[in-house]
Amino acid sequence: MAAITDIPDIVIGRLPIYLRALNQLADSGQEITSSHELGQHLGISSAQIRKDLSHFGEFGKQGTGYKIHHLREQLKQILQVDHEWSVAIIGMGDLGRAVAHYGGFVDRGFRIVAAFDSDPAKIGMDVNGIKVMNSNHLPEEIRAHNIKIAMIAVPAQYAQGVCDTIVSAGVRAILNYAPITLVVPPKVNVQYIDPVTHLQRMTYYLTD
Amino acid sequence: MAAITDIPDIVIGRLPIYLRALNQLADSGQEITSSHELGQHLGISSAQIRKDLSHFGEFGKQGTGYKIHHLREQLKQILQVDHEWSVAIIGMGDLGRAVAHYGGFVDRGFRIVAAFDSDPAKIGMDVNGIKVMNSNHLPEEIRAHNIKIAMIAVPAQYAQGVCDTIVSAGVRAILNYAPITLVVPPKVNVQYIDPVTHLQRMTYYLTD
DNA sequence: TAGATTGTTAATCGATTAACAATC
DNA sequence: TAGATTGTTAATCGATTAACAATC
Repeated sequence: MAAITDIPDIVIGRLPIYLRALNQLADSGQEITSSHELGQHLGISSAQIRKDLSHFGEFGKQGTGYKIHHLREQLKQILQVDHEWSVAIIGMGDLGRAVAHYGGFVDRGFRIVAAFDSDPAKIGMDVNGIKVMNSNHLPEEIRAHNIKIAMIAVPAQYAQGVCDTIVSAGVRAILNYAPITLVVPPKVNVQYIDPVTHLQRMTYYLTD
Repeated sequence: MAAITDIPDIVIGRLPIYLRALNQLADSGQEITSSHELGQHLGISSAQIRKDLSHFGEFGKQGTGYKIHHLREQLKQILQVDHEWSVAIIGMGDLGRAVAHYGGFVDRGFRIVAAFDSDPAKIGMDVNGIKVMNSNHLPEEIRAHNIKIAMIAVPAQYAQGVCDTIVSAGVRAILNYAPITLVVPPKVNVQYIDPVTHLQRMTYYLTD
């Protein structure tokens, strides 16, 4: 029936890491790698890498390993980043502007096509070639561009409201930079970027 | 013997999330919560929350739940963010400056005390009250301030070099914004912030 | 051929959950 | 007291790893 059997999300979460490592190897001019080499580089067992990949097909050759370019293209296809996604960003404070200026999206499958803020002083500004629009126009703009992915970079107290608005307008994947947990319907995916949680996870181990 | 038995890292990783949720509840004026309420809010089972907390002690009261303020203080102590850590940031591009301007560090246990860049045009600049220093001076500045935590926001090709330098100078926890995997000695902890890996994890599910 | 590495199976390991006695 | 919720145990569930036949 379903071509894709139910693959654990934890496996899906590692694929972008593999993809990033493959990009790094490709940049260094290498053409072939092995599960062992990849694993060493990432601090992951070679068995795990082979097992993860085996969910999707057979990408290597016994005795040889994996052609980096080929595996990379396969992973891009699996993750659906073999084509470009339009992304909106809401909130043009320091963080939002930094994200809008970040050059690392395009060659990895994403293009920021719309930016929003509610501050009249920011509306109309040009940020990295994108004109900042009034947040009031979020629903129609998201629908007009058929945007499915958005990044939220507004202050914490406004994040849930923005979230509700864009979800109503059809957004199905949200990268949330505000340090709060968002409540969303089951079909919407949320990922969080909160540097402080990462720092706090490390201080636990800093017995000094 | 050891007061702290070996607690799974996956549990440690959830504590900052619990702490963040408690802050959110406290901000809304609530004084008491339960594992059930917290779990609903976070999309985690109540059993897991109780199990996680039980590694560290007993913080609740049967029939009542948890006093938010008390549990929060306990978690801060466990994570060692009941005091403030000095943090360095290396790389004053768009992202580094945005991070330096971010106001959310201080009340959660961190203070940026030093900023570095190698670009002469940026050295000497004042960013959010911090004077940008020459990256050449990283080792002595890190030692002088006894800095154990650093954030790397330099272009990918320089990240490993910066990493080696600061690790030699005593840094033991690194938050890496560059989209590459860093190689570090076992005693050094690295966490990664790469928005693209989060986005790619979500596009897998965007069957549209 | 000999050496290397894959893909996969079965075993191990660890994490999550269900359930409940304890007790506020 | 009755109701609620903790902390903890035991069972379940799922993920990782070790090992190896297949084969390049």
